[in-house]
Amino acid sequence: MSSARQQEAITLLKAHSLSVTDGRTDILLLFISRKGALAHSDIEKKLGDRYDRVTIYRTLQAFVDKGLIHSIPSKDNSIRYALCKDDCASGHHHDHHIHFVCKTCDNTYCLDEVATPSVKLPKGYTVNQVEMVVSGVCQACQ
Amino acid sequence: MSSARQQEAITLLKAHSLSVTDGRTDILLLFISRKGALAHSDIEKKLGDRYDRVTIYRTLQAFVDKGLIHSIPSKDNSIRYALCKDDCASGHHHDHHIHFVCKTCDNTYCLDEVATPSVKLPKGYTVNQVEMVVSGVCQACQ
DNA sequence: GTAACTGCAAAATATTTGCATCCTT
DNA sequence: AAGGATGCAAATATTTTGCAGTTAC
Repeated sequence: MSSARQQEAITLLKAHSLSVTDGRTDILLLFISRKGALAHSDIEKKLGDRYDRVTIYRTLQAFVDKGLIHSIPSKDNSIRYALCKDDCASGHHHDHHIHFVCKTCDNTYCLDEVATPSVKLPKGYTVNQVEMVVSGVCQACQ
Repeated sequence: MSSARQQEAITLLKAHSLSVTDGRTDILLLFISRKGALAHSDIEKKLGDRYDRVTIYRTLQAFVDKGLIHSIPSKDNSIRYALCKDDCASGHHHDHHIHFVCKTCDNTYCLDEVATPSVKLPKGYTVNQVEMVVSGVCQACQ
């Protein structure tokens, strides 16, 4: 089971100055294998017997802080997280892609190939970050 | 204190088939007077001595259900709500505007004059709803 | 008068914090 | 060896549910 993915996870952790522990590796593996986004509760469902709920909270927070994953805004108080692309670094995220939430399978995907369109705001606003979440039906569920 | 705004609130409630009670009127007044969006906790801070927390939950839910307010997705597990425009009706919301979160004053505004740009998704996706949240610095905080 | 709204109590759920112990570097 | 990560306990916060009393229509 110490596979290529396992190696990938370890490399990613090191690259983001996170110490390599079983918990972090396992949680990161979830993100690597399953391409969709994960909420805290999803992770708890899958690993809750192996790791404490608190550890999952702290791990996700550490991952966000170090630019390994980013959070996706939601309307239902259950933030989902997804892997960042290479151009995210500690401190500043660059999620210039949109997110898609499928109403049928309830998965959330990063559509890396679709950039967030630029918006023109009224005079006086400074734009810092743009988040776009599209909901509908995904390819698999059509 | 029974002012024009009070009348506006009552009219709005009736127009959305919500019965007119003190609690609903007061909460709606908050949305009318303050143009920014409000989270549950904001409302509780302002009216928590007058109304039960549970009533606030239920009132917000009723407002959303009847198309009086809409929720704005967020990254921090604190959903904010804002008044809907006239073209929102019970059951189906039409928030085709973008939302702006100011990092300085932490207010959230609906920019009704800025429509959400259309996005082109890869083949196979059906788009149902588009949410756009822009963060930065607002006019007042520049 | 009836249906709907409200407050209170309580349950269920989610999140944070402190601390002692263990593990990574 | 030292600093950071983890688990456990517990505190805190958030959201939901049931029910009895009250109010709007």
